[in-house]
Formats: sequence, structure tokens, C-alpha cells
Amino acid sequence: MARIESTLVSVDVLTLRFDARARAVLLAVAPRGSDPFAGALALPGVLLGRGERLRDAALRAVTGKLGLDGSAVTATGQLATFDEPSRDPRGPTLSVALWATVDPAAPASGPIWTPPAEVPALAFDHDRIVADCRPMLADRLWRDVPFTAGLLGREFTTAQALDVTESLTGDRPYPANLGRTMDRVPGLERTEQHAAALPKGGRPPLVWRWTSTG
Amino acid sequence: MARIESTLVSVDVLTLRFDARARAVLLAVAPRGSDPFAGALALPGVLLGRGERLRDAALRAVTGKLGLDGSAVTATGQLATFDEPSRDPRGPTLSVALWATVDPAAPASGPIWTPPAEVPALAFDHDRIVADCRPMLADRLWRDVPFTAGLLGREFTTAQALDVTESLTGDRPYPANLGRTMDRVPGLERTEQHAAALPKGGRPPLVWRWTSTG
DNA sequence: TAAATAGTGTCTGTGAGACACTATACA
DNA sequence: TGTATAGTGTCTCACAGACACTATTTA
Repeated sequence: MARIESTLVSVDVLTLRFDARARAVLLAVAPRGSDPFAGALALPGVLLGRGERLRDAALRAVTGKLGLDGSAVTATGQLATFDEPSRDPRGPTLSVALWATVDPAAPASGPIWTPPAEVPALAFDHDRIVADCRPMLADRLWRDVPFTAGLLGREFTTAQALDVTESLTGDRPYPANLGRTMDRVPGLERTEQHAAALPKGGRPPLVWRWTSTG
Repeated sequence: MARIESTLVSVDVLTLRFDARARAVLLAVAPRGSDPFAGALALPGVLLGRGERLRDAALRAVTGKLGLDGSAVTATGQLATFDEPSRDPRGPTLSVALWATVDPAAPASGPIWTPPAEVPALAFDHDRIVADCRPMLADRLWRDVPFTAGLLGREFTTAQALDVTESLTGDRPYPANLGRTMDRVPGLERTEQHAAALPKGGRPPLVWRWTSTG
């Protein structure tokens, strides 16, 4: 009962980065270099090597396909597995979708960064992967500490927290309500410091800091 | 850049069935027939065939490894993917864990049915899979309609709803509170009928019925 | 009648969301 | 001073949980 004909596994990564200047969370896509859909935009993905961990494959995809530094990836996690047999024209391939957060302070040249809600048409079934996974990402914010900390970095302001929440959920909470939400996030501490105000003015926002998580 | 050495994918199934007589949700395990861990208890699992859907592989596992009738499976869904390279002594294998619900009215001989909280030692990393997935299953109850309907069947009583909730979450809600929870489940209707009372007596519970879902 | 169990009604606490009002920046 | 933004304090609503009380069964 030797079975050689197993489905190949690819790992496709929803790489998120908070761009403080753009005041938005952006998703990385890159043009494909090789044949199926060469030149078309796609999520970074690699075939899972034998014995390779999903997280390692995701790092390989972010490093190799996006050209980012692996040390800039602050956290990763699973989203879902996509199994339509026709999703890859080369033949049946399973796709395990992972998320990865990139340090907002790290250099980010290489990939094309786009708001997750306005991703251009992508290769394979990557449009569907993005559409299916977006609500899962929104659901993680403020509930999944590694995800949230990875996205916002060690220190951030209330204004940035508002921007991130609006990017992922689609609407901007009241600062007062978001502050109370953040007060309940374990490992997140409201400091006494105020950051600089925005260019347009306004009261300087508070600084928040992670205590436990890196 | 031809890559042949891809990780194999297995599908392991947490098969749940509500046993009305035992008043509990039970998980199916079966002794392994072939070599790695032959004779040891394990979750039903199969290697994913090339081009095979995860759901089809899960049905194949439930049918082939547990001896259940495929038509008794009322719903399936994804849980998580396990990627420890050493989880299978034969070599690195990815395991995609799925849940499956079995019609409580269908015959269920074949597998060994055990409460998920008291599963005996299992082969591979299946103990860990069960431990990691149990909270995900509890979380689905009353929120994931296909899961809940698949587990309870087309019609059920408040008493059975209490039993199922206690089995999955670990504590028994007050009937009044569970009734209000169920009133908010879309597609679930509180009927006027009362079922027979339990052997020990007590007020006969109400009957609930799914309207939309099968 | 006693024990067991379910259903109705009520109360409390928590968390989300809306909003008035205040505080503090830039132009 | 006007505009923009954040922070404080309330208010309401939805929901979960606890529980008193009532209803209906078996033993």
C-alpha cells in the first residue's frame, strides 16, 4: 500500500506591516518570477520542504519572494488550509495560509504594499485566500497578543492603534472605547508619556508599551 | 528547481457523536491496523491523495478506519495543522486536523467512543492534537451552526443541549440561560412540543428544531 | 409527597458602542 | 481663535451568569 502520489503543500503568507506614515496596515504582494503566472502579482509562497516547519517555510517565502530581512518578521501563525484541486494549474496543491507580521521599524523595500481591502487581482486563488482570511486577521487584533504586538511594535500611540484597528476591521473606533479595550489586553501597559501630535495638530496621543511580550 | 521531496500530508479526524443514552458527546478512536503503532489507539487518519479534498480524505478515514457509514457524517470542518517533523516515526508528515460530526441517530458500532476529556493514550502526537483541538470544538458550539446541527441532529431537547454543552465546555449551564443562548442561534427554532421526561423524572424538556440547516 | 429536572422571570456584572465634555496640539 | 485630535466620564444596550420561584414529571 505504498502511496507516492501525495499532494504537494505550499505555504502562502499574508505578510502585514503597519506603515505609520500611511497610517494603515498593508499587505505584501510581489510579482511572480517563474512560470505559472510569471509576472503576475501573488502572495509570497513556497513549496514546503520535507521536514520543514510551516513557520520556517513562511520565513523562506517572506525572505525569498519579498526580499525582506527574516529578522524583521515579528510573529507568525496559521490561518487556514485551501484545498481546491484546481487552485494551481501545475496540478493539485494544498495551500496552508499563514500570517506574518513585520516590524514597523524595519526597512520594507522590495514588496508592493497594498491595503488588504484593495488588493489587486492575484495569481492562483490568492484573491480568495485574502478574502477568506481578512476577517480572521481582524478577529485576531487585540485578542491574539503576539499578532497585535508583532503588528504594532514594542511601543505605539493611541493614534496608531486607531489606525491599525480601522485598517483591519473597516471602521475607526472612538479613542475612548479603544483605550478601554487596550486596558484589558494582557501585557499591554498605558504609560504616562505623550507622543508628538500629528502634523495636523490635535492633542498628543498616549504611548502604550508591551510589558511581557517582545 | 524540481522539488520532489515534499512533506506528506495526513488528515486526522476528530469524529464526534452525541450519545443520547450516555448523555455525552464522544470521540471516536480505533486501534491501528498497520505498522507504525500497530494495535495502539489513534484518531482515524489517512494520507491525503493527490488532488483529494480534505473533506473527502476525512470521510475516507471515518469510513475506512472507523468502519462508519459515510452517509452518517453530518458535517466536517478544519481545525488546525500540526507540523512537528518528528510526529510520525516514518518521517516528516504534516497532519491537518479536521472535525466530523456523526448523526446521533445512525448506527455507531465499530470505533471506540470515549469522552474527549478522558481519551486514553494515543499513537503519534494524537494526544496533543486532541488536547489542542478540544477548546476549538467547545468554541464552535452554538456559534458554528453546521457543527452544532451536525452534532445534535435535526431535532433535540433542552436536556440534550445541556448534555452536549457540558460535554464540550466542561460545565453545565443553567437551562434558562442555555435556552436564551439557543434563542439567538440563527436557524434554530423553539417548538411547542415537549419530549418525554428522563427516566428519573422531572419536567419534560422542550423540543428544538433546525429550520434552515439540514 | 419527595426528588428530579425544566421553564419563567429577575438581577447583576461585563464589555461594546455612542456621545458630551474637556484637554492640548497646530495654523 | 478655529480646527483637529485625544482623553475622561457617562449612558445605554446586549449578553452571560446566578438564582428564586414555578411547572411537571417519576418514584
